[in-house]
Amino acid sequence: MANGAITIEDVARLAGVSIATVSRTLHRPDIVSEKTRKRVEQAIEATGYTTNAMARSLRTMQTHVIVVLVPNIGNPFFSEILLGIEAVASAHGFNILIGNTDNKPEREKSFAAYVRGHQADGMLLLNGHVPLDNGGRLQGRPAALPPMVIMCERIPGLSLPTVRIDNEGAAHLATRHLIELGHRSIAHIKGPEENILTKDRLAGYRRALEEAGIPFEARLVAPGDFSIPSGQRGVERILDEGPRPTAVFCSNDEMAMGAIVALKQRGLSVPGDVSVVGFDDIQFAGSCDPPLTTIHQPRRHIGETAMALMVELLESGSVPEREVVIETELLQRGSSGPPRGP
Amino acid sequence: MANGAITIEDVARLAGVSIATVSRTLHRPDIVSEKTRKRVEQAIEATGYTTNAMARSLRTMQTHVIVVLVPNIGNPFFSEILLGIEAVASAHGFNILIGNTDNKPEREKSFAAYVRGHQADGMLLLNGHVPLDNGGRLQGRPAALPPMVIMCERIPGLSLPTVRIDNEGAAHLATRHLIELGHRSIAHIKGPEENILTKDRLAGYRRALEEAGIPFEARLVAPGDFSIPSGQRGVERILDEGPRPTAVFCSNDEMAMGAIVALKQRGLSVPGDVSVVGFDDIQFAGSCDPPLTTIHQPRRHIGETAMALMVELLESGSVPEREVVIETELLQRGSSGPPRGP
DNA sequence: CTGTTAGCGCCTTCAC
DNA sequence: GTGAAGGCGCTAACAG
Repeated sequence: MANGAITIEDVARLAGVSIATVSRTLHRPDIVSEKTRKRVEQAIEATGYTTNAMARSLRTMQTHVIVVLVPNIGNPFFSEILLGIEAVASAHGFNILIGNTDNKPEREKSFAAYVRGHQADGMLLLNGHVPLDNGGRLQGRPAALPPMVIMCERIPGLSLPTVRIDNEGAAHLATRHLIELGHRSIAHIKGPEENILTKDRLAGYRRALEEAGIPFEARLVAPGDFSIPSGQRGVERILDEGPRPTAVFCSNDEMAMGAIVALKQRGLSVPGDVSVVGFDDIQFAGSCDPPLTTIHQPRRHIGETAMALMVELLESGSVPEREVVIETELLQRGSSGPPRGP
Repeated sequence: MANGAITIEDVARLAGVSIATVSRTLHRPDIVSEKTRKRVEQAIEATGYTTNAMARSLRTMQTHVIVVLVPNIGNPFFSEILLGIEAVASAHGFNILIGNTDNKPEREKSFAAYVRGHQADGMLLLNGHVPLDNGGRLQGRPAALPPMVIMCERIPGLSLPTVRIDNEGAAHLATRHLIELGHRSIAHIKGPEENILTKDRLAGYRRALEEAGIPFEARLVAPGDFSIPSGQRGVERILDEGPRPTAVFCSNDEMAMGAIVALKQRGLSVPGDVSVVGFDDIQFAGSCDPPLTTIHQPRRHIGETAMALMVELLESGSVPEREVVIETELLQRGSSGPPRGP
C-alpha cells in the first residue's frame, strides 16, 4: 500500500488531543467543545485523514455494505432496479456490492459467504431464490438467516420480506388488452420452464382467455428463455404448426423483439397481420420498429422500495409489511392493434 | 447481527489447539501436521466457521476488493466489460465493487474514498477521468495515487496503465467502409463535446474523408450525447439544413438506432436511401431493423485485460506495459449498402 | 467535556 | 510443529 497510513493517532497528535476526541469529533461533533472541534477538524483537513473502514467495521460489526444478487448485470432489465437501490442506499450511508451470479450456485454461495464473513450486512435477492446449500442451510449455519429482501419473484415457502409486482395480474391485463382489440387467437411465448415468473404470467394469460370464453390451445404456447433468439424460434414454431394467430403475448420484451424480427422475416406486418405485446418495458422497447406495447414495470421504484425495507430491517430488526406489491401498467404503443378485418 | 459470532477461537477450542494453528491450517496447511490439520478441519466444518474478512483485512491491510468506476450501469455497453473484469477478478480471489457514478463528481469522490478508507485495494476507471479534487489531488493526498487502471478512454497527461481501443482507427475504418460502398456525402453524429472518444472518432471520420479526397462539411456533423433521442435529433437537423447525405456514421450504436428511427419517420429507407453505421456493437445492434453495421468492441476482453493489469499491479507493484490497445473490427450488417444509383 | 483503556478477530513473529 | 502475545485502527464504556 503506497497509501500512507494516516491514522486517527496522527490526527490526535497534530491536534494535541486524544484519539477518543478525534473519534467523537467525527461521530458526535455536538458533544465536543467548539474549540477542540475546530482544532481537530483542522488537523483532519491538514493530514487528509479518512477513517479506516476496516477497523471501524471490526469494531462496530457492521460494514454498511449490502450485497445485491443479480443473475446477470448484462440484462438491461436489472440496471434501473440497481439505480433505485443505489439511490436509497447512498441516502442512508450504505454501499451496494453487485453480485453477478450468472445463475451459478457457486457464485451465489460465494456472495452469501460475504454476509457470513462480515463483509456485508445483508442481501437483496434479484436472482429468484435463496442461496442455500445442500442441507437447506444458508452456507453452513442453520437458523440464523442474515437480513435478506426478496425482489421480483415470489419464493414460495419462505417468509422473507418481499418486493414484487403482480405478474399474474399484469399478464392478465396484457392479454385482455389484445382481447379487447378484438383478437381471438392469441399465442403466448413463455419464459424458462421452472421460473416462477413464467408460471405467473402464463396463469394470467390463461385466466384472461378463460374469462373471455376463448378456449386455451396448447399449440399456441411456445417455450422460450427470455432471450431474443428464443422469441424468434417461438414465433416460427407457432407459425409452422398451424393456422396463424393474430396476436402474440410474450413473457418479456426481448422475446417480443425476437418475435417481431421473425414475423417480419416471414413477410408479416406488425401489428397489421400480427399484434405483439411484451412485458417489462426495457429501454429499447420504445425505440424498436414498431414501438412495443408492453407492461411497464417501475423498476426504479422497485429498487428503492426493496432497499428501504433493507434499511429498516437492519435498523429496527424487522419490517412491518412482509410483502409489498408494486403497481404496473400497460403501455400501449405501436405493436398492437385490432386484427385485420375479414 | 443475528449471525452468531463463530470466531477462530471457537474453532481452536473445539479442536483443542491454539488459534495460531487454526490460522495456519487455513493459510499454509503444508506446515501443519497431518493429524492436527484433520482435527482443525473437522472443527471448522462442525462450527461452520468463516474467516471474518474485516479482521483479516485490518491485519493484512488489503481487502481484495477492487472498485470499478462506471458512469452508468444502465448503459448496456458496460455490462459485458464488467463480466470480463469479474471473471479475472474471481479467478484471482478478488471481488469487484461496482461504483455507479452517474457522472457526478461527488459520487466519484465517494468511491475514491473507498480506496483511501481501505475498503478497496484499487480502482478501475471506466468513467473517462481520474477522480481528483480541486487541488489536483486524489481526495486529499498529493503524490500517493492508489493502484488504478484506466479503461476505454485515453486520459492525456497521466501515465497510468491503460487499456483502450484505437478509436480514431476504428472510426476511420467505419467511414472508409461507407466510402468504399460508393458514398461521397457522409454525415456524422458526434458524442458529447468534451469527450475524448468524441474527438478521436471525429478525427478518424475526417481522416477517412480526407484520404478519399472528399471535402469536410461542417453542416454534415451534428452534435449528440450518445443517447437514442440525440441520434434522432441529429439526423433531423442534418436533413433540415441541406441536401440529404447518403450515409451517416454515428459515434455510438444508440445514436445510430435513433438515427434509423428518424430516417424511417421521414419515409426514408435504410440502407436504400441512407446507410447508417454505428459504433460499439451493443447487444441490440444485431436485432434492430435493419441490423446495424457497426464497430465491434471486444468488451469482455477489454475487461479481462484491465483486471489482469490490476492484479499484476497489486502483486508486483508495477506493470510491464503502460498501454494495451485492443483490436476492433467492422461488423457489416444490414444497415449499410451502396448508395442508390442515379 | 476529555483522556484512558479494553477489546473487535485475526495474522505473525518469536520462543519453545 | 505448536503456543503465546503483540498489535492492525478504531469505538465505546468508564473515569476523571
